[in-house]
Amino acid sequence: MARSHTGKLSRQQLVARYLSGNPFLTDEDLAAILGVSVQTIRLDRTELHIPEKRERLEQVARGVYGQLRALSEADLVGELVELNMGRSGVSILTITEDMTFRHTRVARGHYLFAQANSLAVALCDAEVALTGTTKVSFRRPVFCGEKVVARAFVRRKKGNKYMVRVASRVNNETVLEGKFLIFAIAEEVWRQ
Amino acid sequence: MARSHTGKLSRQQLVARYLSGNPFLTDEDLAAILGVSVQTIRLDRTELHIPEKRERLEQVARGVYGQLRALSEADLVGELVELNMGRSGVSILTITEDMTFRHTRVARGHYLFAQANSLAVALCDAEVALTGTTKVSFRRPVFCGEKVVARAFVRRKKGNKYMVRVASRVNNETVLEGKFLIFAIAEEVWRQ
DNA sequence: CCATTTTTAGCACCTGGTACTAAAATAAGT
DNA sequence: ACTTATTTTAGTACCAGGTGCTAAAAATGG
Repeated sequence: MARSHTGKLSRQQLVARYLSGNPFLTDEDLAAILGVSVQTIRLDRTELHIPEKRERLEQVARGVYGQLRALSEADLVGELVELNMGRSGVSILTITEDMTFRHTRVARGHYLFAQANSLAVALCDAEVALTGTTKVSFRRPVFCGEKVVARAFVRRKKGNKYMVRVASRVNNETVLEGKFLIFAIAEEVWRQ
Repeated sequence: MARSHTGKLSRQQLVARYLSGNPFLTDEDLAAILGVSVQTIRLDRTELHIPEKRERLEQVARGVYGQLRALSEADLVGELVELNMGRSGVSILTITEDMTFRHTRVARGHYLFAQANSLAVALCDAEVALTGTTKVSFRRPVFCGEKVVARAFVRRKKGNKYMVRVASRVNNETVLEGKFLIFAIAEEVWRQ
């Protein structure tokens, strides 16, 4: 209904802007918004090379889905509360609903692992450190809402190898115990 | 085509798991994968209260997939491409930038672990399964953009304990090898 | 006033479904 | 073995949100 600058070009600009701001609009929606026929919108879309709604949503979904699987954007899973480089560290992870199985509200193992692993890696006094081998036991299930406190200690250090022990607790109950063998990578190796 | 435990219930479990690992599958895709008719898949979906593809994608695109999900029984890290309940499974994870260390663009270990762990858990023929102990080796760094193919096999099954071996490869190079001891939890235990 | 551009209309067809009915196949009970 | 119940498959009508096409109507320009 709002045909401000009646003209093909400016309308197509509007179509493009509406759709980039809201890919959920159908041609019918746009036709109503811009006060033109559905066919006109279709023509505009084809000229602008904008795909139909379903395809747009599929693209958006593919993008979102990739990120949705990210455990965390941050370097560290959990909140770092103490760090003595090369010696020990503590981090806290509060279990939220999206870390749990829906039925049971028990945290998926890989979140606890991620907390422990990222803490162990953070401990290593090197620009880059990669996990080599790990041995982890999950001692008891952790439920939604619980605060997991992970404590990590460097047990041995031989050259560029760090042996890190991590124990995670909830209210002083051990929920995870693990050994992480981590390799610190020299700067020359990764910076080419 | 792989109808491991021919039965309505286990098939529906598979449907749920396939869709939670890959919401982009159409009913036709699923019918082909599971070797049943499209109508059967439709029935399964309605009984499981899983909406049609377009709606699923719309939800993913809207970003509410995490909250309003009726189907993520065993939210997989990676895309499920094959699953023989209680026997073996394959999933693929494409490493994106947010899974890597910024300097080196090497995947953080816990993403590879998460893929392997969630696949191992999905394999277990039970509503709920929890990881007990794990031993994982990271054989070589995985870089941003690489496709990690995880293959899992149930090695032994004693009562409710599953011993699962997972090997992840990139272009036929092993990048991860792991053993996962997983406990299937009886329904009576978690449903009170 | 005529030519060209732009807009609209109409039609057949498509995917990926829903909702329903009904037949066929399979499993279970006795 | 026979019957009942469950499960699976088939088929129909219908839907949204389109594509791709032809063609007419309306607006615009010189």
